[in-house]
Parts: sequence; C-alpha cells; structure tokens
Amino acid sequence: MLTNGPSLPACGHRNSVVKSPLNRIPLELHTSESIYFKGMCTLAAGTRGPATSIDVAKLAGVSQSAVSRTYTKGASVGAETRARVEAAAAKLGYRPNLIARSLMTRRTNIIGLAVGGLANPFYAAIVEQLSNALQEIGYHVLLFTLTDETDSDELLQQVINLRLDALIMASVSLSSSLASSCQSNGIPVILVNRTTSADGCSSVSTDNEAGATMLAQYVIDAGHSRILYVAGTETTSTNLERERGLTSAIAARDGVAFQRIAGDYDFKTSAQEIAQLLSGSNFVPDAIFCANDFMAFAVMDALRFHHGLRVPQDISVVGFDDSGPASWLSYDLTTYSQPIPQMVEAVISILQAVAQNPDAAPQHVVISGELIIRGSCRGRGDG
Amino acid sequence: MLTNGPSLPACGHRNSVVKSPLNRIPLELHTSESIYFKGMCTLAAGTRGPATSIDVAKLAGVSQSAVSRTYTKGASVGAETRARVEAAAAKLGYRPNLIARSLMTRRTNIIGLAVGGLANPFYAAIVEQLSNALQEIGYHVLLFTLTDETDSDELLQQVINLRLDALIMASVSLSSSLASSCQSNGIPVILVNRTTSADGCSSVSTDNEAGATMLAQYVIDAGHSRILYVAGTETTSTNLERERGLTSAIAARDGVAFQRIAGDYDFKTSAQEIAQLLSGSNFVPDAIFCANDFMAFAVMDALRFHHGLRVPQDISVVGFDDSGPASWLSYDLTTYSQPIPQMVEAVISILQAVAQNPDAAPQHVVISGELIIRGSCRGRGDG
DNA sequence: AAGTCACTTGCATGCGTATGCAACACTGTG
DNA sequence: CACAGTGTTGCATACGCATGCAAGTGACTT
Repeated sequence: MLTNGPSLPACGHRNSVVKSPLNRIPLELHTSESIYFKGMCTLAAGTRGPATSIDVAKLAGVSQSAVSRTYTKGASVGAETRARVEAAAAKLGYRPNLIARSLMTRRTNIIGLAVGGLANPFYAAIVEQLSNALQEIGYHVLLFTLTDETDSDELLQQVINLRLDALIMASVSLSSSLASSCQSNGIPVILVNRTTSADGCSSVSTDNEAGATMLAQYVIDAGHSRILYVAGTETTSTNLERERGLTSAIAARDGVAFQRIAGDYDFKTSAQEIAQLLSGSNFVPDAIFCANDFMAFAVMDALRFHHGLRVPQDISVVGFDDSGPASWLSYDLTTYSQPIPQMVEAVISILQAVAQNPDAAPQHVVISGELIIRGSCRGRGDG
Repeated sequence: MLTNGPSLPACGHRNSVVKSPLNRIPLELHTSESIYFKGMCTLAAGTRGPATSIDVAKLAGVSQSAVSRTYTKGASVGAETRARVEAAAAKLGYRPNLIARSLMTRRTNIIGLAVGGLANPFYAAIVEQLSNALQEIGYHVLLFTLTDETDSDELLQQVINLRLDALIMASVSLSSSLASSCQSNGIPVILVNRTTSADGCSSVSTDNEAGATMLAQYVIDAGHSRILYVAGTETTSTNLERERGLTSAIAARDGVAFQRIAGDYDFKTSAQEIAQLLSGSNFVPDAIFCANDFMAFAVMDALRFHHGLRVPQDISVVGFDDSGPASWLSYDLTTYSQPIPQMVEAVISILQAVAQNPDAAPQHVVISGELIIRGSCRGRGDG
C-alpha cells in the first residue's frame, strides 16, 4: 500500500488562490509589499500560508542563509543580524518548517512508539512516561497502536517512509522482517519489555526470570503448594521468562504442584479461563501466579465475585508489573515491580548513544525490579 | 525555543563517506552502476542511504516523474511503466519519502493528538481508539502527553512547525492563544471531551449536563438525600457541565442536601479529600457523585478500606465515563457512559470534512451517553 | 484519410530549509 | 604596516518528490 495516504483530492497547493499554475505566480508575491494582496484574514503572511525564511529575509534585509542560521543551533550569526531576523520573524509569525528542515538534515526528530493494548494500565503508563521523557529532550512521538487485526509490518514500514529517527516498541514483539527492514534502512529499534533473538536492535527489560523466581519463592515460603500459572501470550519473551522463573522455583522445592492456564495477557480471557478451571475442579490451586497484573485483576474479581472465594484467606494471587491499580486497595496486589522510570531512562540513554553514532552496537539493558508485598498473597506467618 | 531540537552534532550528511562537499560528488554516484561503491553493507542503495525515486527511475529506464506517478494515487501511468517501476523499486527496496512528499503537497497526513493524564483509563481508551481509527484511514498520530509542568502552548506551537494536518485535543483545555495560533495558520483543532468558547475549532463531547441530571435523578429516586459531589478540575467544561446537571436535579427536589469537595480529576487528591471530609463529619453523605469514574475508584477504596463503609449498603457511589474498570466487579460502578466509538466516529467525520474544505465551519457534536446501572448505588427498591 | 480525444510520458520547476565555499570585515601581533 | 586569525555573510546548491505543460501515441469517429 504505497499510496498517497487518506483519499483526498489530489490537487494540492491549497494556497493557490488563482487558477494559474504556481510557477506563473510572479515572484513579487513573495515580497512583503504584497502583504495585503487579496485581503486574506491571516496575519502578515499574505496569501501564501505561513511565512518562509525567504519572507523573513526580505523583510529583515538579509539573506535567507542568515535566517536559517539564526534558528540553527551552533551556526554563526552576528548579534545585529540575529536581532533584525528575530524582529522580522516575530512580525511575520515565522516558524521554521520542520518538514523542510528534515529533508535537509535527514533527521526528523520524530521517534516512533509502537504499543499494543493501552487498556492495560501498565502499557499506558509506559507510553505516558516515555512520551514525556522524549518530549523533554526535544523529540516528537509518533504513536502506533497495534491491534490484532493490524498488520504490524505493513504499518511499521511507514516508519521507514517517514524516516523516523528511531522506533521504540513497547510490549510488542518484533517480526524479523521488520527488524531487518529497519536495520537496512539505518533506523535503530529499541524493544521495551520484550527481548528478541534478532540482533541489531537494542532492548530494555526487567529481570523477568529472576523476578518471577523471587515471587514464586515468596509464594511457596508462605506455605502454598498448589500453584496455578496464568500465562500471558505464549510467544512473548516476558511470558517465557516469567514462566521459566516460576517453574524453576517450583522445581527447587519438593511437593509443590503446578498447573497452567492461558490468559493471553487479556482481561476477559483470563476471567473465562479461571472460571473454567474452577468449575472443572481437576486442580484446586491455593495460589495463583499471574503473568501480569492486568490478568490478576480479572482473576481476583472472578474468584471473589463468581466463586465466593476470599483473597488471600482462601486463595492467594500475585501479579507482575506493579501497574497502577495494583496499589488500589480493592486489589492490593502482591507483585514484582517493573520500574518504569528506570526503563525510560535506559531507553533515552540508548537513544542518545545511537543518535551520536548510528553504528553503535545495540545495547541490552536489564533492570532489576523488586518484590512488592501487599495483601493479595498470604504471608509467611498468616497460614 | 526555536532550536534544532535535540542537541546533536550539527554536521548532517551522515552519508558523505568522503570528506569532499556533497556538491562535488560526481553525479555518477547516483546511478545504479555505483551500487557497490565503497562496499557498504546495505542493500542495493549504495552509499547514499535509502533509494530515491531517481535511483528507481534510472534502474527502470524511465523518468523520475513516472516513478512518482506510480506511487501517487490518481496519477496516470501505463501498465508497462508501472510494472517496470515496481520491479525496480522492489529491487532497490525503495519507499517514497513521506517527508519530501509533504513538502510538495503541503499535507503531512499527521494528526496531532494531545492528551493529559493517561493514568486515567478513560483517556487511555480514547487515545487507543482514536489512534486506531486514524491509522485505519491512513493518518499518522503524533502524540503530545501534557503534564502539569509542560507549557502546553510552547509544546503545541510545534504543531505549527511540523505543519500537522490537524490537532485533536482530548480531555485537554485549549488556551486562547494556541487556538488563534492554529487558526491563523490554518490548522483545524478538534476538542474531544471539552468545549471552549474560542470559536473556530470543532468539538466532540457527551451531553454532560443531561447525563449528570439523569444520574442524579436516579440517585435521588433511590432515596438518597445527602449528596456529596467530588468535583473534577474546576476550570474544565466537563466539570462545570456535570456539576450544573447535578445541582439542577437536586434543586428540583425538596429536601436533598448538597455538599462538594474538589477532587481535581486526580486519584490521590480525591482519596485525601474524602478522608478529610469523613473525619471532619460536618456533612455525612449517603451518596457520592463523582465527576468521573477515576475519582470514584479512589473514593470507593477509601470508603471501604479506610472508613469501613460498605458500598452501596452504607453509602452509594456513582461516577461518570464508564471507563474500563467501572465494569470490573470490585467496583461495579453505576455511571453514565461516554460512548467512545461514537465520539471517535464524530472526530473522524469532522476531520474528513475539514480535509476536503479547510474553510468549512467548525462543528460541535454532542453525543448522548446512557445511564449504566450497576451495583455501586443502591437502587429504588433496595432501600 | 484527416481529425478528435483519451491516455502517457518526460521536462522543468518548485516546496522551505541547511550548508560548503569564498569573500569579507575586523582584531591583534610582530 | 603587513599578516595571520577569527568571526560573519551571501551565493549557490541540494534534499526527494509532485505536478503543469507540452509532446507523443494510439484508438476511434466522421
């Protein structure tokens, strides 16, 4: 789909007031003398839309280069010149056209941010904090929300079309074709909360396996011996690592039974699966280890309101992420934290490294979270 | 802040392998014969980064125009030509540079989306669904996350610098200076979940006043007579309208007492304010009307876990929005829905109208939500 | 057979900015 | 006073693509 985008009249040049082709509009129209031509209601820009650096140059009586240099960091401009340019710019309401600038500099200062499932408050928090941080250092953020139907590859090819400076994929897996696509086009890719076997792209993630092990040990230490794992999306690195952490902790102890159901990191799915398991009653868990908080909320609600079970008295529940609602008292969820501020910091750091040297080796940052003990899991002495 | 963006080496031309200035590189470098020059590891594009339409044209043996027309909707290209171009493009991995295209067409196909506070799941849902819809019709979404510290005007001036096709402000108020800025630059502004007195920009919102009245009547009909209003941010249109709806319903009935506290649409603030009120005990409400769901969650938690009150047996709570967690069984919140899909649809419709005719009159769409009766408020017969 | 019309194609130009180069102005040193 | 050095400025060009115009090609009508 290499089309023009939204289907709109292909005419272009919405500013051409007269019918004649643009290249016949006499150059005089560009001068400041024609400001009131046609009596348009906009500011001083006349009929030609926003003022350009040439307009400013003419008004200030300097060259276009001087205007450009005034707004280019590190360029050398005399104080006098700068003042005249700034005065003229203010009068015309001039602002540099970032699109044109990008064409020259080959840098857009736009970072792509792909995310799937903002309904999960943890992802929403990542997006918000990442976006804030990027804005703070002068980047713009182009948001890609991925759904199950969207062909993520197709969509993200646009990253290349737009020549974005980098692509951050938060909680989204990377297809190998996209990875190589970006790589061959020199667009750095940073994975957040995912890892990949594809080399060439950086990643920032939490120590999922160690965290899950720590969490599992806590659960087991509290005296639980029949643990149910509510798995996330099967193919994701987070699910694999967390499950590995859990099962290794279980394997290290005698007499702990393990069962799993598939929650797919989805609220409804988790609720349905837990209901099905409990009605089947083949396996009656005394603790439920959810691959993330979001599913834990669904599970807790199902346990309490559909099955009349008390949490944690009748059954314990733990999650992973420490997302916002985990600390809401209705859930008060024991979980393992993914420290978003640190993850954001790592992303920024990688980004800046890459910006300075596009050929820098990809980095893989693993951040340690911590066990967050709240009330959804019976503690050691509560038995 | 009209600088070059992130502070990076201002050198540019990262592709210039040799030290000589670009304009001395012989034209031959542009031809396909020089593909293997310098043995770069990228695909067939040689040393010059991504392939351009000129590269494709040379390889296909046609003019650059032909390449451009192949990827321009509505342009006329012969089947033979198109085939040759596509073959060449595939071989070179060519993708049209949208930046360059934008410079010509004066349309970026990028929509700005400003939002404040993604922690509120309702806002997160708006962003997700809006973004999905925009992507579906070929737009890109540039996300602006506003915090209390960000100077929204300063930040959003960049909308103009980037020549975005439109700006959508979701749950964010519009400063008049920004409004006029956009207007004078011909950038359409659409407010979602806010209205404004500034003319010139469109808006999409729910019938806040009517909804609040309906909700209030339901609460009163259930027998409540001491209603506490947890206000949202005082200056927002939503808060004003909802409070007006509530107080008018109260005024219409005899013997209903009213009190208010300020929650500022914030989770913690609401919890603190409710605690303070209940400990002061000047006013003991039998129902709490929260200006949005998000605060209602905080309030319910505070009531239940800090004050030992049962909801709805001891006290009723209602919210506004019908955001995701409102249907989570821990809250099971009675609320008034803001139908996001319809709001999104309205935004898209306005956008397309504006795209076809930039001078179209601004539209103000008001959408009807509906009363969502759940379990957080005592019903008529439950007394 | 000449004319008409629809469709393609290439040429040339322009979108708004950044930047290498050369020319210049000015300061301070020997 | 000549000269090197530092800082400014304008000129010209390029970034990659879209598009008006004119020229060209057939097909079809009269």
